[in-house]
Order: sequence, then structure tokens, then C-alpha cells
Amino acid sequence: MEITTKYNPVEVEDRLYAYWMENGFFNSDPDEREPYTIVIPPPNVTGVLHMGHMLNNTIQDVLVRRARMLGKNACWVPGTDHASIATEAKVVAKLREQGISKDQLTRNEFLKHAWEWKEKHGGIILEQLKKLGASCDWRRTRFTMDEKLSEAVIDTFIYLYNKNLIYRGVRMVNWDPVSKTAVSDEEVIHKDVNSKLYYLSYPIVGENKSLTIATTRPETIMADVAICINPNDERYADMKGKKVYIPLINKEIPVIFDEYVTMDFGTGCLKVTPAHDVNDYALGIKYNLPVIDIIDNDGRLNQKAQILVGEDRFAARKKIVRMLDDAGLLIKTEDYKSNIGFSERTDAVIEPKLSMQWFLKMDEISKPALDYVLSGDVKLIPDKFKNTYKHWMENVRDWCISRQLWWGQRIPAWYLPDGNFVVAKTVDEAFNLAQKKYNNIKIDELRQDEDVVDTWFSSWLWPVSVFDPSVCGHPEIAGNADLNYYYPTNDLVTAPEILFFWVARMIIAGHEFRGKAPFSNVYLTGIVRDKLGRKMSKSLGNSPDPLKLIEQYGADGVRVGMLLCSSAGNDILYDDSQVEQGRNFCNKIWNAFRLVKSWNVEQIPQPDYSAKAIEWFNSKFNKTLKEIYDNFDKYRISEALMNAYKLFWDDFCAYYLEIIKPSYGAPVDKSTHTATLAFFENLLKILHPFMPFITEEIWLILNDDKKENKTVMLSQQPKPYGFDEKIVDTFEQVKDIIINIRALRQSKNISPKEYLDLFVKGDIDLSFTSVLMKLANVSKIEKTDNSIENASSFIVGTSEYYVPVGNKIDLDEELEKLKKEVEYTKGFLASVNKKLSNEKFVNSAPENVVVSERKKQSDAESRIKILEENIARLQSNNI
RNA sequence: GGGAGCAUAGCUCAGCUGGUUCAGAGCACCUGCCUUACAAGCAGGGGGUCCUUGGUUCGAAUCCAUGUGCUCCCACCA
Repeated sequence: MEITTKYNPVEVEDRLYAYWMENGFFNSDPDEREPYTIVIPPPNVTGVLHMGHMLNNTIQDVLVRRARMLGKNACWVPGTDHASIATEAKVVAKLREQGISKDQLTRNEFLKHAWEWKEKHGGIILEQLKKLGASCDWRRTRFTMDEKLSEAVIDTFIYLYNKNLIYRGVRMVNWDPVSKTAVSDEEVIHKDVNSKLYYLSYPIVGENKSLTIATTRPETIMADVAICINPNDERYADMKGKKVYIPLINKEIPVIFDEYVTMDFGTGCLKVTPAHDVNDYALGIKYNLPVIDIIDNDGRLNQKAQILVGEDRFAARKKIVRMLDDAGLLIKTEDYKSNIGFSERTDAVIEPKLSMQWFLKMDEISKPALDYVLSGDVKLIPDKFKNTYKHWMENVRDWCISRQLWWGQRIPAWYLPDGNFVVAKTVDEAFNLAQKKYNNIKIDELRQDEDVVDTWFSSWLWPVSVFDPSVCGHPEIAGNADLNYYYPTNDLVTAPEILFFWVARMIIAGHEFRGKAPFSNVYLTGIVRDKLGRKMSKSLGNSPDPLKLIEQYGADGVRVGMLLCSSAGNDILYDDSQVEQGRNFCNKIWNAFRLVKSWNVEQIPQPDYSAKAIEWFNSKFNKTLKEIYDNFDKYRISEALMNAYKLFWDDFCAYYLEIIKPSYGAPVDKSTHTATLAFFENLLKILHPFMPFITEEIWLILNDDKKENKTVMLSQQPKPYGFDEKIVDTFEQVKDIIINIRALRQSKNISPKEYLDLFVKGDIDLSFTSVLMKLANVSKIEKTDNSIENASSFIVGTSEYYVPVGNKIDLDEELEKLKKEVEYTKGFLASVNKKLSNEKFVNSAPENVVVSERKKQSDAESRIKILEENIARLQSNNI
């Protein structure tokens, strides 16, 4: 096969993914090995891959592939979320394009369209994940509205209802008067709007005075049920027990007192309108006030308003202001900026509207979920999110689980004509229940609740339901083999913004139904932003198309690019240059492979430098491998990748290969070649979780002759074993000498091809001389007790090195260099001396710190001695 | 309004329980190289008051406090 100069990922990636799939490498079934499990945060079924998915799923794939190579039974369960709001909105929009409005359809007709849409567009995102190389067990793909998973949701609802944890209650919803539906908070866009604050006069009953209140919504005064004043407000101390008239309709309402009212806003008097304001509703409950709803579903005033009936709310506002003004009850008008919600879909101003909703009591049920995180049984990475989590869980509010939508699991509540209801799985069961509780019920009188449950009410079951949905709502069931083997899972990789919506609730559900938290670690990724720090969004057009990136740079390149700059919990600022770096790294690996592959191997003696290089790299490799393991343990994935990157590029390519590389056309000895291949394969294994395609491709080519071993790479990760720290350190000094000589060549304009001599005064470890000679192109290395004339010198460690450069020597320059060096070393010595002469330091610093300071002291002293001798010598020569 | 976090090289970030003159990495930048693995490369190099001001300590990028500037989450005042 032809091996191209440049690595070509496009050709390789599809072929290898197909190969992996054919061989079932990603499949997992319970066995005697230790399981490693990740459930995917299910993307929206109709979604398309964006950069956030790329980051999130790359990290999961790295973790899964690594676990698999560590010999664990790794299982990554993929799937999609029905995402009721988002999907329903998309289907509605699609139908609208076809000229069909949702109101024209029955529930079943609409759902038929929705399922068609899902069949057509669902799963696109999963296909896209394959391009990234995601090693999911695709046989296990789940969808939150699969029959069994939906049943699990219904059973869970019934279970919690029977435990008295679910109740019906009134709640303010965001009402869109144009589409005549409630919309979720996520679908409300808040904008700052210039509006007016109207000061209105409410006459006091039985007196000739009045109270002035400030409001932005004068059209709702007919729904007022009280005026509220802060009890600490001395201006109104005499208002206790009094009543006022609502202007225009002259209805008497009481004055009440509550500290909720801010004294310095407006006049300090608040009109209480429970039907049209959330806070007022709460006040209404507290003081047992009536609720008067004067606005209909289409945004028009109704009969209860008494005046302006049938007028649109905004028209009514204008008219009532004029009426109040005419009546002399409008005191003044102020400009005011208020934050108003608009419907994302229709741009209508959202009307807060009271409606009956279903709630889950959270106070008791959420306690264990708090404990798991506080005790560390569930670790958040990074742990800074622990505080946020704690704060939220300690102030948790009941969860509104009903949504006024059709796409989702329908609430299993059945209403009787009189408004009573029963909760049951089927209409037959509901009928049985209803008959027991209430008499003379006919089955066709039962009407099921129109609403569906919140999407999170299905996805909170995900880590359980993907394995065995039947235990949801049935904690007494033992569960199937899959569940007992894979649950609890290991790591969850998700975004911090859904820590509460999803993560906390999964812990609650997992505890409720299995008595165990669903995972041990939660790795929280950041948000992918553009390089200016802006969130990626369609409207800004600043989000690159991930598939195009993959085509351009290769999946491995994109993966590396994303990983390099993504520490846990921090946002990543995406820039093409990162992905370029990833692509370049692929090319580097490819070319190293080409070099190794090109060698002729012969039975010739092994050069000393090769033996030394092998010895050194073996230690360096294992040292780095240990660092990589440590970084993985701490979930420092980008650091682990950087370790591997530098090991490959800087150590393996720039040093190891350069040392052992034979001159053009010359053969390589057998044992060096064998060792090199072994190193190369181990490097491929380390890199495989990050860059699965290129590593697999090279591995397959290298092992072309052992077909039966083709799965070896995917199942093994090298383990770090002992390494010789001293060899690594000594080699660092050798590198230092090489760098000095190379720098000297550059400054003196000496060609890399020209041989130089090297003299050493002081101790030198001679074990790497052959390496030194090759890389620095030195023809001889000699020890000397005397200084060398016409030589440039430098110090490494405590030894001095001389390179004779003949008439290229510049004594002034050399002197200057030495003087700088001695000055620096003296400063260094002074700081060390200062510490050591400080009794408090010597007494209170730990032993090893003092010892290392003493060593520094003596090293610096001997350096200064050498330098000063040299300076003296050069000065006397220079005269 | 409540809560949390961040501030280190031009950029993105490391710096774990204070202790090497501790100020690091990658990218970018500058200089010299088309040296038969690789110009998507090779070799060498420059670059920072660790946000301000105090405090604790023998010793602070690291711990504490204040100020400033950003970011996020929750609740949103008529």
C-alpha cells in the first residue's frame, strides 16, 4: 500500500469506523470483568451536532476508550431525548410551512406528524457522532419516548403520586395570548422595554383623603383585591384596618401590611392583583384574598373587569389611563424601564396567568441527593460546583412537572365530570379506581389530563431506564442482569447549566428506585465559545459546522484541538488554530511512522548511541506514562493529552528518533528496530483514546502480518512501571549541552555539518557521550583540567564546557556573557544565603527544604568560582 | 436582589497541602534553515509588577481581608 507524505484522514476514518462496527468492538455485554459505564447525555432527537456536542462526546469517548484499553468492560450507551418543547415547536413550525395550524389537528393527528418528523430527522445526530469516532454500543440506542421508557415515566408518576409526593396546585404560567398556549421559561425572551409607571389615586373609604399607588399595569386595577404596605412604613401608620376604593369601579378593598413591600419604590403602596402577578398571588394566599381573573386566554378583558370588557389588554391600558386622568385620579406618569417577557414564537407579550399544574414535592426527596454530593459519593469535577449545588438543593422548590404540550408522556390522571380525578395507568384501571372512590361513574365520562410531563421527568430516569425501565416506579423489582451489572454507572459528562435540571434529579431518581446514586463522577464541561468569548449561536453565525471541520482536519485533529484547551468546568474559546494544531500533530505522527517504516533492518552491531537512547527513552516513557495516569485520575484530560503530545513530539521525534536515525540509506540494527517499534506501538496505545483513527490505521499497517492480533490495540493500555529518574535527569543535562552547542553554531554561523570539539572541566557523566556527539555533531569529547584558549564556554550543572572556535572567538562577548552569568549566580547565592542565615527559616522550614537550600548554596559557590576564574583569565588574555 | 466563580506571557490556560531565581506549558511571535520522515516541518530565541491595596508568615502567584473588572446560576419588585 502506498504511504502518502501527508496523512489523509478522510479516506481512513470511514473505513476504520466501519471496520470497528463490523467487528463489534464497541459492544458490551455483562461478563466477569469490571464494568465501566457511561450513559450519554441524550441530545435532542431532532438536533444536529454542534461544537458543544463535539467537546462533550469527545471527552466521553476518551474516557470510554481508555477504560476499554485498561481491560474494563466498557459500555457507552447512546440515545436521544424527545425534548418535548423544542421538538414540538419544530413540528409546529414545519406544519405551518405546509399551511397546517396545530389547532386544526386532533391530538392524535398531531402526534402522527410528530412521529413522522422524528423518524425522518431523529438519529441524524447519532450518525454524526460516528464521524467523530464515538465508540458507543449502538445496539443499546434508546429514545426517551420508546414504549418501555415511556411506560417507566408513567409508572414513576403513579408511584410518586401514591406516595403523596405529587400534587396539583396553582401556578403562574407564561401565557402566550396569540398562540393561546402556555410556554416554558426557556421560550420566553426577556427584553428591557421603555414603559411608564402610573401613579393612581385610590380614595380611602369614609375619608376625604386617598392613597397613591404606582403601577405599570393600570388595566388590571379591576382585579385588585387589596393594597399592601410595609408595616415599618411610618408614613402609612394610620392606615391600619382601613379600606380604599378601586378607582372607576368603586369597589372596596382592604389595606394590608406585609414586609414584602419595598418602602422606597413608588409610593410604598402596592396594589395586590393575585390573578395577574406571581408575587401578588403569593400574598393573596398568605392573607386569604380572592383571585379575580379579568383577562381571557386571548388577552382581552372579560366580564369580571366590569369596564372595558372585550378590549385587548393594551388598548384597555390606554383607555383606562385616559379615564383615570379624566376622573382626576391619575396623579402623574413616570418613564420606567421594565423587563418584559416576549414569546419566542409569536413575539407576543407574555401574560402571567394562573393555571392548575402538577407538582412534585422536592424537600424530602432531594435530601439524599444533596448528601451524595456533600459526602463525595458523587464527585463533581471540578468541585467548585459543589457550593452551587448545595445552595440550590437546600433551597429547592417544588418541581412543576406538567407542560401544556402534546409531544411527550401524557399525564396519567383521569377526571370525573365533577372535577375529581384518579391517577392510573390505563382508562380501565382509572375506571376501577373511580368506581371504588366515587359512585355511579361511567367509563366514557372519564377524561384524561391533556398535558404531558416535563421532559426532565423522563430524562431523570435515563441511567436506570436505558438498562431496565421496569424498575422505574417499582423499586421492589430486582432488575435485570444489565441493570445489576452496569448500574451505578461511572462517569457522567455534561454541561454545568443542567446540573440542577438533570444531574440532581437523576441522583434523586436513582436513589429512589435503586438506592444508589446513578454515577460516581460528574465531569462538567464548559461552554464552547468563539475566540471573542461569545456563545456560539446560529444568529451570530459564529459556530463552525463540526462535520465540515472533521472533513477538513480529520476527526482526530478536531478531537485533539478541542481537548487541548478544555480543562473541566472552564469555557473553551474555540479557534481554528487549535484544530490545526491537532491536524499537524496527526501529520507528525504519520511522518514518524513513515520514517520507522522506511528502514532496512540488518544484523549489524548496535551503535552505542542507540543503546543509550533506548535506555533513556524507556525511562522517560514510563515517567510520562505515570504522569498521564495521574492526570487521568484527576480528570485532567487536556493535561494528559499534552503529556502524550510532548512525549511523542519532543522526546520521541526530536530526540529519540534523531539519535537512532541512520544516515540516508543505511540499515538499522535489529535490536534497535525492535525496541523502536515497541516504543512506537506503546505511544500509539497511549494516544489511541484521544486520536483513535490515525493510531488504529498505523497499528494495522505495522501489524499487517499478524491478522489474528488485530484487536490487541483496542484492548490494551500500557501500564507504567519503574523508571530510572537519574537517567532522565542526566539526559536533561545532555540536552542542555546540545542546546548550548547548537546555539553557539547559530551565533557563530557555524554549519550544523561542521564538526566541533568539546572539552569539559569538572565532573561529567560520560554515559551519553555517544548521543552528545551525534546530536551536536561533535567529533571528540575530552576532559581537561585547564582552560582552553580561543573557545566559547558555557556551564551546565557544575561543569564547564569549552568549544574551540578558533578566530571566531570574541573575547569581549565571552566576557560579557560570563559577567552576566556570575552576576545572576551571585544574586541567587545571596538569596539562598539570606534564607540559610535566618535562624527562623532553618528552625521552622522542613528538613528537605533546608537540605536543598544547602545544596544550592554549594553549587552556586562552585559555579561562581569557575566563572570568576574564567573572567580573570580572559581579562588577562585580553590585555 | 440572593448565590457561586474567575483575574498569571499577545492568546488559551497549568501552577494540587505556602518552600529551588517559581514565574511555567501550548499556541502565536522573532531569527536562521527547502538538512532525503515531516515547511502541517527543523534549529535557536525574546516575552509577565502573577488585577489593586493591606494583612498573616522566616517565606505568598499560592492563605486572609478590601477594592476594581469580568462570567455564570437562581429569583426577578409593583
